[in-house]
Parts: sequence; C-alpha cells; structure tokens
Amino acid sequence: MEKQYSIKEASQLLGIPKDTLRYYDRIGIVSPSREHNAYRRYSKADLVELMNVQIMQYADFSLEEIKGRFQFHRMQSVDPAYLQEVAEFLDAKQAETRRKIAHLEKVSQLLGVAAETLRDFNPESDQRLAGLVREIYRDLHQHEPEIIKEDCDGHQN
Amino acid sequence: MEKQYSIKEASQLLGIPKDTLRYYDRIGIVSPSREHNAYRRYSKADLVELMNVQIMQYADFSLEEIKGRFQFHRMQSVDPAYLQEVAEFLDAKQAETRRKIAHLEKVSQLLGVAAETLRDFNPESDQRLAGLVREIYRDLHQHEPEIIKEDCDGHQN
DNA sequence: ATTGACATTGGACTTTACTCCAATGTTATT
DNA sequence: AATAACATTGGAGTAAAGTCCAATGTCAAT
Repeated sequence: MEKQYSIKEASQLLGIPKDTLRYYDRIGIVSPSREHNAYRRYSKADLVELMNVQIMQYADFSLEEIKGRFQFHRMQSVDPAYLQEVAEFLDAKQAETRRKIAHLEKVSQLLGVAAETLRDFNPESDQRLAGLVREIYRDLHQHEPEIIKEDCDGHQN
Repeated sequence: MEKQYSIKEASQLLGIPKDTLRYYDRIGIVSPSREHNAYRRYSKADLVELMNVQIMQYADFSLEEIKGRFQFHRMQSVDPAYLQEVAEFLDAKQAETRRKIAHLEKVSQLLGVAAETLRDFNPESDQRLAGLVREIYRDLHQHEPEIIKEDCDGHQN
C-alpha cells in the first residue's frame, strides 16, 4: 500500500501551487487518479513525474515539449529507434542552449563595456562599445549595411 | 534637409514590421512626427533610436525598461548622478545575465549527459546524470529533502 | 473617375504558463 | 446542525510583445 497524496500535500512536497497542479492535470501533463468523491490522489509515481516536469522546465522545455516527447517513462517497450529520436532531440536542445549562452556572453560583454563607458568616458572603451554594437547589429541581421551606423549608445555627436 | 522615411521604408531599413513600429509609437517608445495627413515621418534620429531599441532588446531589456531608463540620449544635460544610476542598472543587468549563463551551462551539461545516457546506457553516465539532477533539484529549491529522490530520468527501478 | 499601393485607427487576437474567482460539494470536528 | 478546511469545476484574467483585421483615408497614375 503506497501512500497517496492529496493535492495539498503534493503541492507542499513539490513546491508547486495547487492551481498549477490542477492546470497540469487539465492539459494532460500529470493526471492523477481520483477518489470516489473526485478528489485527486497523487501516487508516488505521479510525484516522480512532477519532479521530472520540474527538471524539464529547468532545462527550458516548454510544457508542450514535456508533454509530447517525454512520455517515455510511461512506455515499457523502449524502442531503440525512439531512444535515438529522443537523443537527437536532446542534442538539438543542447545546441540551442549553446547558442543562447553565446548570445548572453555577448550581452554580458556589452553591458560591461557600456557601464564602464558610462563610469568614466574614454575614447578607448567608447571604441570597444561601438565595435561590439556593430558586431551585434551585424549578428542581428546580416544585411543592409548602407545606412546610418552611429554607435548606438545614445551620446549624440 | 535630412531625408525622412515613411513607415514602410523605416520598416525595410531596420527589419522591423510596420505593425511593430506602430505599436512602438503607441506605447511611446519611438513616436515619429506626422505629416499633414497624419502619416508617420521617421527622421534619422528616429531610426537611430530604433536601432538603440533593437540593441537593447538583444540585450534582454524589456520594452518597459527601454522606455523607462534609456531616454538619456534625449536629455542634453547629462547629470553625472544619473549616469551613475544607469551604470548601476547595467551592472545589475550584467549580474543577472551571468546568472542566466550559469543556469544554461548546467542545462547544457544536463542535456549532454542525458543524451549520452540514452545513446548507450552505462552505469557511469547514469550516475553522472543522477548527480546532476540532484544538484539541479537542490538548486531549484534548497529545502524539503526528505521525500523520494529517484533519479528523474524516467527509468523506473 | 477609378485603380492600386500606401497610410490611418481602434480593437481583437495570439502565445505560454499560470493565477484567481465564484459557485458548489465533501469531510471532519464541534 | 453548523463550521472550518479541504476539494471540485468552468471560466476569466494576467503578463509581454507583438500580430492581424476591418473600416477608412490619401496619393499617384491612368
């Protein structure tokens, strides 16, 4: 006889609001069984699934993705082709994550240089700032170079 | 006589949809002047501002922030106290960005190990995966340790 | 005068992941 | 029987940053 948990208990154990648990039930992410009175009863397996969901969210998966791709602990027949597919999906996610990191690295640089330039203005950091901005702008869409290309830090000249 | 640009031209030059430009006008981000017939006329300064907006967005600022903090190219009197304030704001943003990067680094690790584990299962990478997941879970909310702590990769045991 | 390409507006809709509410039902305790 | 503390539901609202639409106005060329 495994213990079962009320929605309140599940909520407290996992730190997920009750409304959110109901929402997950509604959209089919984790749908616990019900008691005679229609109260939700969360099994341990349900809690584990919810922890999975939390991890997946941490890893930037959308609920759609979580719902779609990751029923694989449900299926007992672990089709190797399917495993392969999931692995590729993870690879793609990782690549995307790396791109995001590269982006944020540039942002961090930009912010650092911008703050420095504000703190004490000198032509050197101003130059670096302008260069970064240009680079980012190129990054943003690599075309249409022939317009104004002021440095975009706001100080008019 | 500086050239002025129609909304279509501005849109094409900057790669921003016309509807978005109108939206920016409405919420007061960049509000160009108008012709006799109420058509918007974007000046070069407007375009520069819009480029600023693009950079700011690249740097993960919300439109609220862009609107609130960065009218400083507008003000000609560059109050040093204000510069200081902005610099601190940028510092805070940078710190936040660094936190995001740290998060994504962990995500990337997790995805890598998860894919590896799926590809060819061996107890070693399984261990690493479990360890990472535990770490993340601790990260997620550092409390309530006394429940189930299965590895959250889905394979039942 | 009509056509086509452009412009305007207010307002509704989209997406994601919740969050809140009111009306109502259930359980346990007083 | 009344009360408190739970639970249920459908449905509405929220945030951000657009995106789309219909009705309408303007402009240049035919």
